[in-house]
Amino acid sequence: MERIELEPMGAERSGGRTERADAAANRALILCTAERLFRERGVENVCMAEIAEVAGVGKGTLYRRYANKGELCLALMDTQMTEFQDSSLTLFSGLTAQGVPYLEQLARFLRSLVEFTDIHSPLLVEVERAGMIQGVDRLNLPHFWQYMTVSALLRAAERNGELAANLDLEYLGEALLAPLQVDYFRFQRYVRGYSIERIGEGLRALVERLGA
Amino acid sequence: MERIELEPMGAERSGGRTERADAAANRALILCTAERLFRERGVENVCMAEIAEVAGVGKGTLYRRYANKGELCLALMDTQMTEFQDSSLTLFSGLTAQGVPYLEQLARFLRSLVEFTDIHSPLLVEVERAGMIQGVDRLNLPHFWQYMTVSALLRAAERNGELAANLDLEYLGEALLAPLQVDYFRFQRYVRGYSIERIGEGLRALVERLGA
DNA sequence: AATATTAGCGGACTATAGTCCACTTGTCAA
DNA sequence: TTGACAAGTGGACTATAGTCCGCTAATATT
Repeated sequence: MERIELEPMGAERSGGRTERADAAANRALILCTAERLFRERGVENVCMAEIAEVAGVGKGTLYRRYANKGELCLALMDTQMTEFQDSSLTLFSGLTAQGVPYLEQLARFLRSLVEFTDIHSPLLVEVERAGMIQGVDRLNLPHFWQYMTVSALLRAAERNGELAANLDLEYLGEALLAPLQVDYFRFQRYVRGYSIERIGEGLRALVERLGA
Repeated sequence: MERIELEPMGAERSGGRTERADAAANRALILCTAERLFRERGVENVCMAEIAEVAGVGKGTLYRRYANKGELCLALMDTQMTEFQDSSLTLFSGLTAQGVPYLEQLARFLRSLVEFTDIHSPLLVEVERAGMIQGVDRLNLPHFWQYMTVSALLRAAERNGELAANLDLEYLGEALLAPLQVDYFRFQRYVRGYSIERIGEGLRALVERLGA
């Protein structure tokens, strides 16, 4: 498994020249302002216009950098997502070396994903909403790498003879991640009242049933 | 299993007296107008203001009947949802009488739910979106009865000794329905390009793995 | 250093959901 | 029949996301 590039709008542009100095300063200012406002008053209670105003830039400037609130939120999570990804990969290497089955690794990955989703759900809500709004064709970055990880583990488990026969692994990866869609996840947490542990255990049970 | 009341804002009010005649006429007019506009131009391209305007009523009137676009869409699906529910229940009685295992019934139910979701996804998108917007506390009617059905079948399967031990049935019901959340479902259909058959089979495989 | 190129900027503008409230009218009870 | 009042109505208003486009100025080229 390989690290997935998580910085679609990072400072080093794919296109060509480096970011202009004033633009870089504004980017930092915007991120910093957004982070503060979100922390003080909650993500859902802060609108884009306000972020621009408090940061002292025009709305056009804000939207040039971040095409919507979701992208901005994604940028704020960037570091933590990368760290989560890296630490997961490191962990897996270790577990594989110890001979821990891939299905077990999958169960643990899902469990830590439950925690990640819980912690970042306010930002993730915006990311998903934006992904939806831009039409179904735009993919959602967090989901993308989560899917890559899950499906890689499923394939490894199959190669390793841990899985029951005739499973549609490609679809299965999606089905296992479906309960982690943020809106649904929040419903389970705050309406159903399920704890993180219960959700993690439920997913573990499902994963275990896939065994031969 | 019992039929679930699907008409939260039907003509016969739970509270008391009958709907005023002029209001009833407007309700019909609104539904009829919305149905036509949605059919002609697509649900997502028709806004509430336009429906009110074309129907010749004020926005206030429209919103008094349907607190948001989701409720309006739900009202438009009302008949079909009821029919789907009734025919599912009838079908189950027959299958149970024939001795078809409950897990098999569950797999078939999910399969028909996949079709239902696919057909009504444009309206369901609005229903779910509205459910989300009104805060996590408002429950989503279609999901509610779907969950009732799934969890009843799971419990029946358990009583009947069809299930593996120590499963968290309550959670499992949610997990099985998660891939049918409309936004996620559309992602699978139109981005991943999965067919209805493939999704149905995927869910069937998952259900079958729950067996003892 | 002068100039051209083009990224960057800002804020007015549109679109849409949904709220509010003063006004109107149907319904029921006397 | 009539009057009270709850139900119903309409449209102005707010809030917010996101677009557009003419102006400005940083950077590259000469």
